[in-house]
Amino acid sequence: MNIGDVAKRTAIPVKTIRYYEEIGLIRPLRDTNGYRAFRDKDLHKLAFLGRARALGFSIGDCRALMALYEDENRASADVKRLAQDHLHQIEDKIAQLRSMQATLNELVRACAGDSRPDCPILRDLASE
Amino acid sequence: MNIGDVAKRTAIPVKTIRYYEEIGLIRPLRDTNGYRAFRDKDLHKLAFLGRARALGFSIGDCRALMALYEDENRASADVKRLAQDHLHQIEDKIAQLRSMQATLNELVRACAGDSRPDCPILRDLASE
DNA sequence: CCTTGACCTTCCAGTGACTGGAACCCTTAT
DNA sequence: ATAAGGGTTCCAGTCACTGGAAGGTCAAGG
Repeated sequence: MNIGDVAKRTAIPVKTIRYYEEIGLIRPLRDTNGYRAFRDKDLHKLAFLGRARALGFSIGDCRALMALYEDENRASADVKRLAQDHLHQIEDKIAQLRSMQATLNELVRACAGDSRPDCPILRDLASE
Repeated sequence: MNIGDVAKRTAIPVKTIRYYEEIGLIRPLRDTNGYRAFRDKDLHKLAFLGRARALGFSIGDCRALMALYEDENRASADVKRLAQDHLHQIEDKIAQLRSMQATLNELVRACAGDSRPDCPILRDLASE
């Protein structure tokens, strides 16, 4: 299968697929014309990558997850630890965003939003 | 004031301050020896930037916010719109992260996390 | 047979917001 | 005189793509 069809099937952009090959996440064969020739295995890997990325795993994590997936002797504890670490990072990020959200909500609420220059948002940002 | 002291007072790294000058957010004077000479105005601007960045505003937004701050004839509506747009982006991001969090939580919960290879996390990522 | 259009290829550069490091200059104290 | 601890510039790297240019390949239609 050619890259365009793979992109459609996996919903991963062509550019991204080429990038994943460049960094060694996949290793599609080549046709005699130089086109990448994707096998089921490659499609499967890309789908795996797509789902892992959708869960916010970094490329490094994806690499580790794929290695674990392909290792028959893996311990699920290793996978779980990876996922838990990532989960904690997500939780931290959410907490951070919620703090920003709370402050911004308050500032937006307090701002008249009219044609006058007086603005609590700018006052807050400029506060000593 | 020299850059090191400014960094301490504003809690913005030296490298970042130099970067902010490079992209034109601040314009400190120079001493005869070539050192940057920060005035109160620069400190004030950096503090403003620090707070805006802490609320998650992009550098572009910060530029716009500083311009509005310095514009006596601004309309608070412009500031409010900027803040509201940003707030929406934050809300979107939170929603996205919470969705990841929910899925990951479920997967982590389902994973034994022992020495056996069987793993619901990998099963999910590999699912057709 | 030729052209057209839709594919495919590689390579280079840019994104955002820094961050690290090398190589070098200035100042102050010993 | 020298050493420590500032400061300076410039270049490269981060992360995960994304855009664009220049060019090769293929199938269909005239």
